[in-house]
Amino acid sequence: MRVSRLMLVTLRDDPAEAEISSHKLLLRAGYIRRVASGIYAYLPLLWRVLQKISAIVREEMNATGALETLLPQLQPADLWERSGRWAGYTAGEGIMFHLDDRQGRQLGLGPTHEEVITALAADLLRSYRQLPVTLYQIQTKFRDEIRPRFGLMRGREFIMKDAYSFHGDEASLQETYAAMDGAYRRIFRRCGLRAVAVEADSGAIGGSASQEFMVTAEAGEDLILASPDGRYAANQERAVSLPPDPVPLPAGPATALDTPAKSSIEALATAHGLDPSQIVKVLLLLARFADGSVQPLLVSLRGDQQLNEVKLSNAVAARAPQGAGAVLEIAPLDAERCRDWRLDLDLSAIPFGYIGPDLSDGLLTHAGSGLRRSFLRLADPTAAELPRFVCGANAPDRHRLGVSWSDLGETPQVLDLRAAQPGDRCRHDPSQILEAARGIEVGHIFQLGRKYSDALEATFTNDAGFDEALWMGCYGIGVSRLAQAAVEQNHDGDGMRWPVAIAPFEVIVVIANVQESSQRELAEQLYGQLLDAGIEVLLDDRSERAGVKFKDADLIGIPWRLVVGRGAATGQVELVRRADGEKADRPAEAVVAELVERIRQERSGVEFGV
RNA sequence: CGGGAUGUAGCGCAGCUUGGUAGCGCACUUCGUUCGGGACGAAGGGGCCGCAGGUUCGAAUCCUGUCAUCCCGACCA
Repeated sequence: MRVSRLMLVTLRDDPAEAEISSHKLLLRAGYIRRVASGIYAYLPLLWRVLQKISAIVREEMNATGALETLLPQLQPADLWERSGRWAGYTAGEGIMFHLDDRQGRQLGLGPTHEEVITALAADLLRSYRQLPVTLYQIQTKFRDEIRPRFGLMRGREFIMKDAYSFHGDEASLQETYAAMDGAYRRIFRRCGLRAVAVEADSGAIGGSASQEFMVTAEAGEDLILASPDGRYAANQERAVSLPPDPVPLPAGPATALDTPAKSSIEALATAHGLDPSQIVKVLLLLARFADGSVQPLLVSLRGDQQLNEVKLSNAVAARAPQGAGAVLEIAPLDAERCRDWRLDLDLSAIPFGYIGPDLSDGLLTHAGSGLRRSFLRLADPTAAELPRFVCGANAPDRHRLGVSWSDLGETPQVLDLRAAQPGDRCRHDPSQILEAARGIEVGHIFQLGRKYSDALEATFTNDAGFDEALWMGCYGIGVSRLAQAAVEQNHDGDGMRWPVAIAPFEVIVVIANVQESSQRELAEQLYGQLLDAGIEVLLDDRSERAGVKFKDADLIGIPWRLVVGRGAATGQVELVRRADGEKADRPAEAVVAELVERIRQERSGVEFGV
């Protein structure tokens, strides 16, 4: 391809709308243009990248025996009503674009395809003899994100590879899940990306085991906690660790403590010579469900620990009354919340800053309609395992010293609710200390179990002749996000540095001065030879000055640059590697063979441990 | 949705406080010189100043409304 025919439009200044490097570079280098918030045109250079990524994904999926398919993007509402997700995905903060057709039927624009694929499976999969089977597609997804940002990182329209597997039993599901894990590691390695697999929360999709694949980059939206030995890595939402040992409280009888104006853990600890690990802090929160009801929560944590809201939300969801629906929001109880959620609560009766785990349900008796009349009482083990501790006395300016859980009556339900922190000891090996890194989630694999097959009555006949629900897995890769993550992980002050495996072109031949016929002729000759050798090559034949072409070549990030310039007359050319700027003069007659050999090796991707 | 900011030429910005009919750099067109790291000179084209009302003799500038975009939180590939 000749650069003069490439419709290459590069920008010298960073566009004001972009914040992170990869987004700025995609715009500046002419890879994308914004059409609306979170909606982008993929220009020819990016489209080549996306096709290369897709080809790698396709090869690895096919290698696992998965079948490529293409499912509709317009999906009928009734399918989603059967899985129980229509309301949640369309009302309020729902992310599904939806519309009515001319007959007044409701349709949604697919944010994901569990419903469609499960309905198909119910239709097509009848016998255990057909199982297991995995279907996948590479297609545009639509999500009306609450806040689109960072270009392709969080778009409202994006390209995703999604795969769904169907099994007769859980062991088969686990086998395919492991095969997908392997395929994903190969995909990211072949794309030349440094990626890590981390344990993950399964979120709104549901299911049991789930693992995310993160491209490590400073601009990543997720926090990863990992052990240096490589044996443990998890999203912070899900991470577990050993908390520091608490400082024991000196023996003695339980006593009351006057603590005026000491409503924070820090103030209380400082004023009374306590360590935060000797205190139980109690958080008073409200959880709002899809049906509008509100559950008050009383969460006990050791004073030096932080709450993990994802763990809490999962715990609340698991304990939700029948029919309450999904947990929409968890927030501290305050005046603003009471007003917004129209709760008639007497806040002045609540001793904020002095709450103990045994705060009476009586405070809720006059509460408004949607509010449940008793607290859901939960405690993290760090708090529950303290034999004696300090806690609020449920009266202003009063705490209790040296109390135990038996003094407080009923013990709350105990489960892991604390946020693991960098610096914590690992559970698998206490000598390992968790380290933090940021990552961009580019893949996520789930063992869904039977959630969707139960809802959509997708059953098969087992070898004993009885019907049972299919076991399912689902597996996603953000293809367009992956392209941007590659830029985020591979760039410098001059521009992008594409790994050869996914670069839009592998080589750019730059004619330093197109006025010089010797340069033009040699460049054309090399260009032809590279094309013949099956190399994806650009020829910069524009009548620009050399400096402009070098800047553009660096910006668009082509891995190899072949400069035909002053040395052309004597048959010398310059070979430059974009990744590290290494330059070397080469005789023109030898350089094609050398490039072909190096590129052939690099096409398979970089060897990184995943 | 809550909090913050910004809309002026394709891109980056000034002008707005103190109203007088729009400017700079890059990009684009033509000519000349230059030619290995975003050249120089000359000449040119391109703007319902986001949109709609209002105030005024007169609005990019003041007022009201509205729309859009970006940033911080909840969502996710």
